[in-house]
Amino acid sequence: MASSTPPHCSITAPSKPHQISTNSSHKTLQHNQQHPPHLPRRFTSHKVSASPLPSNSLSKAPTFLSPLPTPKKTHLSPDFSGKKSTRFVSKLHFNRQRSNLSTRHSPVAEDVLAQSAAAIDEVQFQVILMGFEGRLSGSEDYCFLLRELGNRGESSKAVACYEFAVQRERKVSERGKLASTMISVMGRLGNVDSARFVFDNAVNGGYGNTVYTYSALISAYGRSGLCKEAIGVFEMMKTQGLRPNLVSYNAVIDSCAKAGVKFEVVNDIYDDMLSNGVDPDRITFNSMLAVCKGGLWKEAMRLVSEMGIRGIDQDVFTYNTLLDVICKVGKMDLAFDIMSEMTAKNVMPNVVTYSTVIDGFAKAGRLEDALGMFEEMKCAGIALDRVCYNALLSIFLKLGRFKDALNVCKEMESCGIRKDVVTYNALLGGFGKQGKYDEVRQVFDQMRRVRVLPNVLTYSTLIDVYSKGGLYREALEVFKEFKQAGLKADVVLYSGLIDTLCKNGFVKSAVLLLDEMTKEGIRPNVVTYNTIIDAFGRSAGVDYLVDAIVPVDEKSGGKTSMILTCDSAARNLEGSEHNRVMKIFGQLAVDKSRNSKEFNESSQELLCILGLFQKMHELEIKPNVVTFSAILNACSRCNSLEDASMLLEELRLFDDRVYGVAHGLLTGSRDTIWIQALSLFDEVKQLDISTASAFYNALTDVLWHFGQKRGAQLVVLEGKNRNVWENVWSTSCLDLHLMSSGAARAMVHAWLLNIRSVVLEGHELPKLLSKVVGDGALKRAIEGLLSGIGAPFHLAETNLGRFISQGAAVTTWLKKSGTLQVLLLQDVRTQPENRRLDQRPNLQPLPL
DNA sequence: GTAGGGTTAG
Repeated sequence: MASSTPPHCSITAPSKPHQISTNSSHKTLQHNQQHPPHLPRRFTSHKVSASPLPSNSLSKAPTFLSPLPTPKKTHLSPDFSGKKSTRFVSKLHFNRQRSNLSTRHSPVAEDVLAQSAAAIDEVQFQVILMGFEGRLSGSEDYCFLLRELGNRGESSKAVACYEFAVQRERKVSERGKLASTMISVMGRLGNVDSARFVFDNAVNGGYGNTVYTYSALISAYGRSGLCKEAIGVFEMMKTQGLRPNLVSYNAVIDSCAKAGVKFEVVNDIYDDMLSNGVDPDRITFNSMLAVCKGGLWKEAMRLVSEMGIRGIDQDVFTYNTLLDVICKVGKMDLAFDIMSEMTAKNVMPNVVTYSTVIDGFAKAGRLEDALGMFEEMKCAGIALDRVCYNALLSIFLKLGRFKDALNVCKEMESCGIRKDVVTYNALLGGFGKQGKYDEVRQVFDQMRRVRVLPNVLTYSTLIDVYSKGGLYREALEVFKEFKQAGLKADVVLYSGLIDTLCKNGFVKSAVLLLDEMTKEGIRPNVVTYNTIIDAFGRSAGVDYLVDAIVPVDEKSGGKTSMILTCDSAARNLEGSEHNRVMKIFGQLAVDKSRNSKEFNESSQELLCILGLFQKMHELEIKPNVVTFSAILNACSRCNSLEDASMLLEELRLFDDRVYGVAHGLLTGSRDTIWIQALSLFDEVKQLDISTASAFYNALTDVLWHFGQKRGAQLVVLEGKNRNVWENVWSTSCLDLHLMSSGAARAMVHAWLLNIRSVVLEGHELPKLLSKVVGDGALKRAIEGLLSGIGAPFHLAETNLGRFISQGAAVTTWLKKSGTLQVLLLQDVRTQPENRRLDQRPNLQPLPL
């Protein structure tokens, strides 16, 4: 029972501080060692609420092994895919403590609450209430009950409690209190319609026209991401003659933050607040900080210093929100400094601080640093909670450390933290990406067994891993189950389906599916578009129509064939787009080997791709570097510079600078554009390594394709200097992994020229030289290049991904009179000044 | 009235 639940502080002693391996961990660690672990202090002071829910996972010896009460489906969002609902559910499960300053309720209310747990439904609960009626003292007790029932997700009991209380309350002001509490509770439960209903009734009943009910309703809308509605209520309260107070302003600002409203809009509200004589407080600033999450990290830093100027102290929310902003733009070193600063200011990092920074490291691909933070967290005596365990799990899965991942699951269990849908999705994706399909099946079975409901992310993940593995029959089955579950597809699920179509050559169907998802009200995002742009012209093959009659494989069983043949019946039941998806999956399942392609004319493709860009503009979808890379790659597939120019024009509309660099290099105006190019390269290097290398590959390829080989080489060397391929380059070995064919060829020339200068300086080459090459297409390109220039390399017999040669043979070849000429790359289009530059002898050796 | 997590493109 709740009263016997030990306080949350009954955690095991912090693990012994020990040496942290990463440098980055060190600074904060030293600081933490000077301060006693703060967590027990925080939690001993908490009153233990009478909640049967699992605690914040702080206990290693769980005292509550009872299963989670399942929140009533009707009162929660249909799925937890959205950020807001996930966050909400986390709060609910963790039974996050509210600051209990206003616990003016009587002990009787606690008794009612304790008994309410046994009530099967709201009718039984009402009977309990009636039994206590005379002893419950007014709105304070009822408000307490409402909040606590809300915390437990007991929506219908809260409704019963509210009705019971309002009917018995005579005072208008007390009824108003009940109403604003109820609105707030409904808002917290994500049940914004009920909140509105309560509000309207209260207003009509003559007790709802208060700043409190309006503020509560603003907040309710805000929590559900309904920012426009929140602002509407905010405006309405003004027209009703009510003056918004600090809480009203904070609520409306926060609703904007949650909905991702532009900073300028929120700033106007802030100005309005000041001009109405309402002084902002810490929470105002904390919410303003949250508005900066779209990448406005400098604005966030400015806000924090403005807090200082105004004499408003920063708290752990301030720092956590600031850190989130900083981490989301990938500035992990700055995040680390901020974390040290907060500790120095005696604002101690908590589990949210760590999970924010850990997530930042993980997203930046710095998985080892992320693991270092976990160590540091342990040393600081901060126990992991569900979010943290899930983060740790996903890091191990990304690293392919499956044993460690399973140990995380075991540890979660021993701490009394049940695996949730996030945990399962991580496991499904982790195993699936490694092709461990047996494990995928086991995990999915377990998920069903323990009744963790799959959500749209679960299905997207499964469809994705099965499709990528070529297990189309399994993907189809998952898709059908998804449809049966009645979940609404989202942009990621659609993008995944579109990607599968694209990768199998069904580009036309992919475009149709894109249209249909838009019609369904699902907004495609930049990933959706990048997927399709990237697909154009990738694979050549036979023309293959979706509606073609597909021979049914007898062995495949009836299911697939039924889907393929029951066209009209299916059309009535499903949307036609789903029907098509099923058809294609079925088709892929029975005929995996077919390399299909729905386009056979490049002009048709060009028009289609231009149409896509137009749509992107219309939908105001902001392109990113991946889009730029995809456009450049599409240019590389154009037969003429004129066609490519049409695509480049799109690039210009998206980003003038990237266009300027690409266009300048293509047209031979390297001199005028090179400084801009260098600054662009520096910026690209700030991105994660695979994005950066993809961009360098795309730019080099298009330059190589249109004969700007010297330009391609300079770009590739800039990439090499910035270490975007992380490849080996030494006198004896050149590694070409992850390079595109243009980049690799430009690189080979640069490497051979460099070796030539080594030879000419009188140094001896190693006995054996080698080049490490990647996949088949790249290997063929390099093979062609080497034989074309007469370089004496051949495929190693022991390793077919490697070209080798004797040092002496290469030396002889390099010293030959004609070799330099074939090694030096030229641009077909050069401005006069470039030509002079290229002919300068000091270009050798190359700027490495 | 305030903070953290999972899926898609390259």
